[in-house]
Amino acid sequence: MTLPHPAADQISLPNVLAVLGDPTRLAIVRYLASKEGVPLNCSQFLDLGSKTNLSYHLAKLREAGVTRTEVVGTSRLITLRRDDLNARFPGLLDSVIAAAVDDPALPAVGASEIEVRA
Amino acid sequence: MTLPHPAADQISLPNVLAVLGDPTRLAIVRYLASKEGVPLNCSQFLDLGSKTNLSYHLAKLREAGVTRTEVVGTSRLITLRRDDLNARFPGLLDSVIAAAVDDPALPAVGASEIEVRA
DNA sequence: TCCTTAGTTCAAAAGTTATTGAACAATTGT
DNA sequence: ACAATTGTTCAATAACTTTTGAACTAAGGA
Repeated sequence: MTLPHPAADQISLPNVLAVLGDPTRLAIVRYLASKEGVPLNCSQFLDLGSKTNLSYHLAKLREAGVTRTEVVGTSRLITLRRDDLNARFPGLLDSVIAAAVDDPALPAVGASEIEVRA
Repeated sequence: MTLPHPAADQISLPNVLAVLGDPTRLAIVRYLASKEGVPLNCSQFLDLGSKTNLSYHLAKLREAGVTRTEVVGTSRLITLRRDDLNARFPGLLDSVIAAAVDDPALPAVGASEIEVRA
């Protein structure tokens, strides 16, 4: 079973920008970039919203072509579509991620750990 | 008389992305980039929408910090805030513009000229 | 089999954005 | 002073997006 993804050449620039123009989704992308290579499932992002709400945002990212979602058992493993995005919009994802990393206003994944450690 | 603009360090990444994630506004930015140096007033963009609608979109671009609007007589001269955007989000504007230039789905400024010439 | 874990779907509500037309304001040219 | 040009504001509406909770599906482990 596989979920629908747009082909690389179907990825729309305004759509990608609109999808990234939401703080929750930008935080998801920033976290994916920081854990690149590690397979992440949806529950990793529960700091950013409810299960239902994340399902919605993750679907938006997938449908826009920003992420790839692989079904593995009951999990969905989510990765950035770095290569496809880079081929279609060179430099865009990198500059967005670099700017997002420096953005203190974005919600953080793992924010609760700070309290736990304290 | 001057219009309100955000300070460079007040420009928000998600807001910039959201504002650029609209085909009309992306077309405005692409045209501004193609005519950099030339002062453009609002009527240059009438191909993209009604006067009222453009006033709305141009205000969004200004309020997000993407453009600067200078009041000169009854005109508003609009320019890209290239330096401020580049300082805050290095490479972002360039990659967006480069991708927008190649996007055939964006509405074009001056599309009517094609008909006129034909 | 039964329970848990992981995530989706649906419908409703709330909030936001885009588009329109009519009325307005300010400047410029005659 | 008058008219034309440029663009804004306002209120209404239409269209979309986000968020929520309850109900659901599907896989995995006890």
